[in-house]
Amino acid sequence: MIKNSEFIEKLRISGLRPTKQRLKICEVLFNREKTFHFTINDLAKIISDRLSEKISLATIYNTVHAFKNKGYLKEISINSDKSYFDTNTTDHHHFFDEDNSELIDCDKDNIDPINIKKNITGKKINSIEVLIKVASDNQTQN
Amino acid sequence: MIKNSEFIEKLRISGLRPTKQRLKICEVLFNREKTFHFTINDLAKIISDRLSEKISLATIYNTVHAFKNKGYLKEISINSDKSYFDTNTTDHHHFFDEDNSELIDCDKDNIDPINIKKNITGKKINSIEVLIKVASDNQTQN
DNA sequence: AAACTATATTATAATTATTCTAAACTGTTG
DNA sequence: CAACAGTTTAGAATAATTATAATATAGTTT
Repeated sequence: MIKNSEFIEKLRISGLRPTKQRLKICEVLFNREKTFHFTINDLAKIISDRLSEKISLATIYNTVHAFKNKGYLKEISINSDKSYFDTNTTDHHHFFDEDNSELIDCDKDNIDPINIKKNITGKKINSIEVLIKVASDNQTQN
Repeated sequence: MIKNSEFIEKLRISGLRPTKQRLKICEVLFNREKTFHFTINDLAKIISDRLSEKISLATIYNTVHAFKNKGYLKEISINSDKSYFDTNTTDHHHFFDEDNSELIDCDKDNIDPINIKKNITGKKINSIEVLIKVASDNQTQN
């Protein structure tokens, strides 16, 4: 259970003003045992369910992007119509369960280190992401 | 240089009626030396530049999805606001050049085979995709 | 090849995700 | 506690995609 004062401190350090909206969003995102995968829509729904006062959707977008830019959230590459974010910002990969569109962490040591033998000339590798798409074993194939 | 009659045959076999729109789209997509990465918008632009008659955007969407469902195109996972497709449907990976949002094939033998040690229970692995995000070496970091 | 039927195309409207805007508001600093 | 800069907000704007419903076309049957 993280205290509000800790969030305030974190935000200050990052140069983000600790507004009450940002603090509520911090509570929702970071007061958890496990890492949390979400879309903006998921987050907006949780907030509107849990809170008496509303937070505008634009603010949720702004805040999530601010947190991402400061490195507190990671954006995950899935081919989809929406963006997924992850509170686990360490270097790791993902399973994507196609049955319910759910993202699941894939421990780094579940996959041997990925070594790119030849990179594009003149470019620097910013990230290497592995996405393992899975679905029910008994599912009919299309 | 693939002949129209071959496209007609391919479409027939797949249970797709070889309409003139679909044949034009086949020409644009599959009469190429190298594999082709594109968004719907890219494709629509090429078609409207190259053709005298227009093909409706809805038809382009329908056709691309039909081709994808028949396995002639692959959809690629990039976190982005639009979908990318690939005429190379073999098992391979991608570089994504963040400088110009360009997708580049990554030869399969450029990365050692990826072995998932522990899979999610009760699920079957449908695909494993690696996305290597790169950018100019001299780029300022954000 | 005319008629028929199923499928495809089209323009347009609808939907969904996201960003922009401009006004009102609120933390922070002096 | 006043002033300023950074934030929030509702709503408009944009962009990608999907749905709709009328029209057109391909393949098949006569």
